Amino acid sequence: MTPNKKKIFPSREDYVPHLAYDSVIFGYNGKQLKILVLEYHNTGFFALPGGFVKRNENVDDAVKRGLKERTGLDNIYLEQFHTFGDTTRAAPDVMRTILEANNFEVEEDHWLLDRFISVAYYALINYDEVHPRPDELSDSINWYAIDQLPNLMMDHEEIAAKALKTLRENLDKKLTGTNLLPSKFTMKDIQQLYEAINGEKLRRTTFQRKILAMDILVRHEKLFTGGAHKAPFLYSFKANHPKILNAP
Amino acid sequence: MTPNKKKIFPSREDYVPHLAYDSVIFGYNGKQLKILVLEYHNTGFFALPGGFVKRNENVDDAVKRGLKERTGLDNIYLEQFHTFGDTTRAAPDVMRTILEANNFEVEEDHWLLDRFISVAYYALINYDEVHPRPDELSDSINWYAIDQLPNLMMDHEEIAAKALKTLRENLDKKLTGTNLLPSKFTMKDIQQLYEAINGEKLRRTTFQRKILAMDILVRHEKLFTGGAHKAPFLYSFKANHPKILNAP
DNA sequence: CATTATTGTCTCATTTTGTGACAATAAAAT
DNA sequence: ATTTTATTGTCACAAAATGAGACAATAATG
Repeated sequence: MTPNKKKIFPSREDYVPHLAYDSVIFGYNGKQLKILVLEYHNTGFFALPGGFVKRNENVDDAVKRGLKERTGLDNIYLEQFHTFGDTTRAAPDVMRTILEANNFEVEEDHWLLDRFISVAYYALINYDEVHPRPDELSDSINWYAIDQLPNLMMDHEEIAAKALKTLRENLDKKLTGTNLLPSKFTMKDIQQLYEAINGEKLRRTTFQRKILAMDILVRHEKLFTGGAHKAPFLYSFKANHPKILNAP
Repeated sequence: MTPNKKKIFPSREDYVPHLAYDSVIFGYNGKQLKILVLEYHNTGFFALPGGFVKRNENVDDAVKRGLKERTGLDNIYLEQFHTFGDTTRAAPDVMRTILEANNFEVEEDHWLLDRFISVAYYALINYDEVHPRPDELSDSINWYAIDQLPNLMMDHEEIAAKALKTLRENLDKKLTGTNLLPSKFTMKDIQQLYEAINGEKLRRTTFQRKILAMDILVRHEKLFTGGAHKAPFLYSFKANHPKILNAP
């Protein structure tokens, strides 16, 4: 760290001004639904992973780029759910604090101090495949259970809440959730995932009957765990099932 | 018209650069679901009503402002449904044509020639209460049935299609559609509205049972039309029913 | 070999939805 | 006045979906 030599943040010219994205990245560890939250260096600010859009880049692609940088994953289920455009989103003090804590030069008219409109996406990823990497500005990036989030800066709590609401609404009709499981799983696994997302218990027999009737699962061999009980079948999603979606 | 004296378009400084909105305004005339489409002066370009966001204005408010200018209505059911952010949305030739056809000065770097990210909303309004007014740039603004739209410029057909898709998905769960009817209506009226939106016939008895079970209607006096048959009851939505919504 | 917890499947009750029948009109035709 | 006509509100029953529990099958354990 060289306190006298300040770093220069990427130029205003490189990005679409006033435009940002934020992503709510859902993962599932077999028990709880979690999201990725990062902490900015030396500020105590927790935030959703976000970023900016290059001048000649689709907004969708900017989000994919950010996801790739932070998770290493390429084909991620991604869904845009809302754009947050209130003037109250301008947060020059917060941005100044973050930039200064990271030893960046902050001119009076630095473009990060402007108002930003943020396009928000949620993503579903496999918890186990990912070892998230902090970006340049952040100390850490960690999983937090959906009901145990730290206080998030700006309107990020509202964004996360709306993401969860949308995920729940889409769960049945878009058969999402499918990206949150390993490739083979038991009936109990997928039921617990649905329970974690919806935050309520489901009846075993009804759930099983319903999801089998959907005709989206393939049954495989049995799973022998060493537990003292009947072994469950393993299932996977049918090959033609839209496990990974990037387009609507 | 003074061909030598060119007009000046509002300054780049007044608006958030690269940001626009488009609105899909649904109306219902008792038979068909229609949307408002405008035609730019002397260009043959048909487009959805759109506009720009002032530097110190919420995106939602910009849309409401545009709706008010074009329809005169204040409390409109409005729902944001998607943000279109591909680079392919830049359409300098189209914008230049429109500006020149309207006798505006067009500098090489005029801000309208830039790439725009558009936040799209749909609105539901009462067909009968509205006499749409063309704005400064447009010749006309007219209702078009949803399945008889003219060719729309840029990606506006995609925007309209997605609006309709979202409206259909939201119809049951958000009880929208309610803003498309007069304050009192018969069971047949509301059934026909649902049919127009969904594009499919519904069974009379089932529809009636279902919508009455929702407990959102108040029954009033009968309607005597002069037709040779049993008079139907009139209904209205319950007072506490969210007929007009601006927030989620 | 008995015990134990869990699973797959079946059965029956309950609720919701599909489908048609039918009597009760309001106005026009006779 | 009476009959005719089209439409409406409601009921009745069938079919389908869902809720709720029962039960035998079965991996491991001891």
